[in-house]
Amino acid sequence: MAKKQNVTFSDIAKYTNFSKTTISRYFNHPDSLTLENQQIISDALEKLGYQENKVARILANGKTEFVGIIIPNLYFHYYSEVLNQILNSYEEFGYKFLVFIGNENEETERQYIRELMAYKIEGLIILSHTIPSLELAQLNIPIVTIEREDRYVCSVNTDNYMGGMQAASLLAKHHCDVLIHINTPTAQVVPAYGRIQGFLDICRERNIPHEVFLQDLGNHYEETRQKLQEILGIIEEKYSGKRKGIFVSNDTHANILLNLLFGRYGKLPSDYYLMGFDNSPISREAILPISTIGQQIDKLSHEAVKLLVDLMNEQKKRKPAPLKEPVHKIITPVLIRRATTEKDLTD
Amino acid sequence: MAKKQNVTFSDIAKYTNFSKTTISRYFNHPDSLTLENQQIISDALEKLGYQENKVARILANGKTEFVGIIIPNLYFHYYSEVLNQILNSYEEFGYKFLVFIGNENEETERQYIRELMAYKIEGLIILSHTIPSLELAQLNIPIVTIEREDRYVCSVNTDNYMGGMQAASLLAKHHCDVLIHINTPTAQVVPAYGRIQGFLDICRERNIPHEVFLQDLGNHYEETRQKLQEILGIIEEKYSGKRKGIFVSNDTHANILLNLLFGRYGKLPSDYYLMGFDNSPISREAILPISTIGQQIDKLSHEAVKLLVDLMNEQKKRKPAPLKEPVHKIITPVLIRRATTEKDLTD
DNA sequence: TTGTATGCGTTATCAC
DNA sequence: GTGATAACGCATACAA
Repeated sequence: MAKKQNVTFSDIAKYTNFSKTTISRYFNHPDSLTLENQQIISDALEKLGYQENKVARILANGKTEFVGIIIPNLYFHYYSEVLNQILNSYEEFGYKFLVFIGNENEETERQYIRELMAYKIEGLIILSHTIPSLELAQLNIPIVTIEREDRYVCSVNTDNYMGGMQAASLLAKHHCDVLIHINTPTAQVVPAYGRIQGFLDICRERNIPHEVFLQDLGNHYEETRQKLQEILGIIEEKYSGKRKGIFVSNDTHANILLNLLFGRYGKLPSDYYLMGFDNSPISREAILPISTIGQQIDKLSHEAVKLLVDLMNEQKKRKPAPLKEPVHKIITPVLIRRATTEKDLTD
Repeated sequence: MAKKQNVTFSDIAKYTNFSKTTISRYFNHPDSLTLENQQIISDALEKLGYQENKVARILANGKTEFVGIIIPNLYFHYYSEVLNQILNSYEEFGYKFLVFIGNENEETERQYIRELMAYKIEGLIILSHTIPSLELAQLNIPIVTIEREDRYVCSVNTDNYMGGMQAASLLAKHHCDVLIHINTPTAQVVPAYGRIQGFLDICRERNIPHEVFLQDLGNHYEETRQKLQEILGIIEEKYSGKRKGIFVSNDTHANILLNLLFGRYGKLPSDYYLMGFDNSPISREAILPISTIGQQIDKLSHEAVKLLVDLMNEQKKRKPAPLKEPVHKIITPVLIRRATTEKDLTD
């Protein structure tokens, strides 16, 4: 059973009376061998139980086919879905992924990047927010970021601005008297800031009364529920009797707000229109399906990998042309209408 | 700026007038150098901008510190949380993870395994169900599976049987007249089968009327909702007027059932007691927090990695002692009581 | 404490 | 179409 520990090209070469070079060619330029000889080698590989060793190959030709990923966490469905899509791109491009969870710690993430560089990754995909893009750019390897500050590096982002406009527009179309946006404080350099700007621009353009609540809502259900309860209290008091269109920055929080309203009224009151963002499972699984802005995570991820592959291919040329400006790709979000805005869809 | 392409031990050696060996020792046995010399080398590394090359090190010492993971998908929160925990174990053990999404395709997964073997992974963690454990065992590398058929390989599983008992017991404690379990058809060799068995054993032991619905509920919200609607119809008719304790095999499905009940009655009727399984976010975020059996995913994952690390360490000894029998670790689930069974917790 | 020589398993460069 | 030989960058047995 257990043959020699490691069957190598040498063993195959001896067995077949070819040279190591020819064995190598069998794998890399098979058509440069005669069919008979291919068969002979193929049989020998089978017979001796050869297993590839890509580590040796890397050392010899420098191509690891490794891509590093640093992602903040996998709690949020958004992140795990992005990771899912990226990993699945192996089928198309063949790159293997070394994945690290950032956990929001800048120094830790630097350590991860060092480790990744030590394994000679050919490219890097960054979703975490801690390390400034300027520093990333100085790593001098192909990098693509997704939905984060991206001034100095290539990136793929959702058109958050359009998403914000779509949300506000839909609520406006339902003749809401006041439009409300609930979000956490967001830096302007982060793509997600566009949600706020898009919302505001529509409100202003159409002269619709509006209010934006920017507040840290915490990370646990109970905490968020508490904070949203307070905000809801303010809204109820301030806009009593008015038709309220509320755009919440993500579906998880929109769902909590919806639960709060159900808790009070046993239903979504007719003067409330509600929208989330992300099209995450909860928006569909909520007590009332929640209208939302869907990020096209499949496209987002696929474009990110494709862009990175382009950059990596350029890098492999003898004289890589350095990018003058980082490339920024934009993915259009899709408006998804469900029961929280289309009241006739309500059961 | 851009120095020499790749600074190697040779460069450092020349620069410091040491030999490559000494440079190597600086990294692997630093205490065998004088402090001064350590400093000299340290300075030189800094000066020349040295970057480790772990690929070369692998080829020289055979230790990749790679672990392969094959996981069915990341749609289910359970899987993404397991992956999250496994990846985070890097901090403790230092192993790097090469992750593949199985997507339920047996031949594809074989291909992934071949690829992983080519990269000389030291161990393998399997969550996907397609490849029989007998075949996995023949790979002759350390393997740990999580919550899947594990006859011939080491594994870590939740005590599903106890979970099923806990669920049934809690429903029994609330004096339900009939206990109902809704699940998908599950092979007996899969650990999750224990949920059914545990439920049944409690029912029989206590002579409680019960019924088990085993039915494929589909993979999409609408489809599942449809199927559950039918089952609910049967239950309503058959057990009208009785106090019903329903144990659903996962929280996602339990939530859908809860939504259906709310759709009909605007609340969870007093003659319904409901339990899920997994303690996934939806169980907390549902319109009414759902009682559930929590898998201790952190422990489950940590034990899996720890077990694998043990196996890998054994493998590194000059004469590894082969396991006589696969090791199977069991993690106890925790009962989580929420509003769907503790009616006084209802708002 | 430090150095020499050799090996790890492949690919690349040249030659034939 | 095939082969000999030198990389690739580091680790380790052995020697000093």
